[in-house]
Amino acid sequence: MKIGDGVEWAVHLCGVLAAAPEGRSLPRAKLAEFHDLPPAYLAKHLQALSRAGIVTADRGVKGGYRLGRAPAQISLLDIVLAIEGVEPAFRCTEIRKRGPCAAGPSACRKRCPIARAFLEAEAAWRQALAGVTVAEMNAVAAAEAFDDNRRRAFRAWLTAALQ
Amino acid sequence: MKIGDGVEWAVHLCGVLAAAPEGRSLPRAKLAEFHDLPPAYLAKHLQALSRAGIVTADRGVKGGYRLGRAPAQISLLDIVLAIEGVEPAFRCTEIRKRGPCAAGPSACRKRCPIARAFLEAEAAWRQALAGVTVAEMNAVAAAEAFDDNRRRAFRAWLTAALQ
DNA sequence: TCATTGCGGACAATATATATCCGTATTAGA
DNA sequence: TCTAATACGGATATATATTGTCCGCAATGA
Repeated sequence: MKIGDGVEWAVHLCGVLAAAPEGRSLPRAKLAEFHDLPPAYLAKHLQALSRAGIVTADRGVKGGYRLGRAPAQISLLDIVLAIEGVEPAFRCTEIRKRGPCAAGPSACRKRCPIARAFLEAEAAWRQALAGVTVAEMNAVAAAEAFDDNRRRAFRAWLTAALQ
Repeated sequence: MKIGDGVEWAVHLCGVLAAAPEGRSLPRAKLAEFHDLPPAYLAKHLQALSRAGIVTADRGVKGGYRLGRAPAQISLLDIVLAIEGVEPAFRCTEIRKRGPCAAGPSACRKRCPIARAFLEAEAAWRQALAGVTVAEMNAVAAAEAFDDNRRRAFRAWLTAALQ
């Protein structure tokens, strides 16, 4: 059971976009540069975020990406669902309906309890991710990982990237 | 993000093994037959359960698989970890350390907050799965999905499979 | 001794994830 | 109007993971 790299990329980059001035957008190439990511592939994930409304894409000269809503309104769950899709990780293939002791319609009135248990566990996972926002991630990172030097370096890069 | 079919198979079949008399084992072929699963591939998952101690394998004539401990002591988490491995689904690739504003050693004193959030969410998922046992699954299934007819059919199959 | 069974390695087939490229549409500015 | 920059989506290629089979070996009960 694995989560693709795109989720990590997207969360980090939403944090970067949250630092840009309201209404200003950063192009794909700059976002890729910031974490040394493959630009062409990153584009696919950015497009997924765009389709989900998490970011807004502006085409044409001076185009790029900006957050679709306030960073406090974007949860890690929103990003995961946009990138990985909304399907649960556990997929019940109804094997109870197969074989010499197959469950008939009457035995299947209720959903398979095993699937129920796994979906409930996933609900707990989703709830935890829904409770964390891009804004909070940025606040924690600012406190833990940005001294004055790095903050200056970031501001300088951002200014140049917005050009 | 997907969970492999092996997990579903393993949970269902642990339920079957839990119904066998203490100390009696069921061979791979019978377990595969019960849910119409590919025997050769199922063998791989059963071996993983065996390595994890969830089931005990008996080799030779009249061999097969039986539970390694009481069904009330086997959680869905135990089975997931045995089949899917213990690695978290979220894999932090430390992209914060790359690019023009890379986080240096001082900025990395604490683990990346994004990774922390994802690992905490997975902890909630694991906790939910750890709270559900094979014994409970069987009790729910017995109440919801087994009328007298199906119970008889299952007993008959089990008797023949144990032979 | 033999038939049955699990174990693990090698291998093959298929699916998914990762990654690139290109033609098209859009847009700001010259 | 023209041009350069940009995102979009489809097609395609490659790498990795999953799914699945097969075989030789070891163990075991009859």
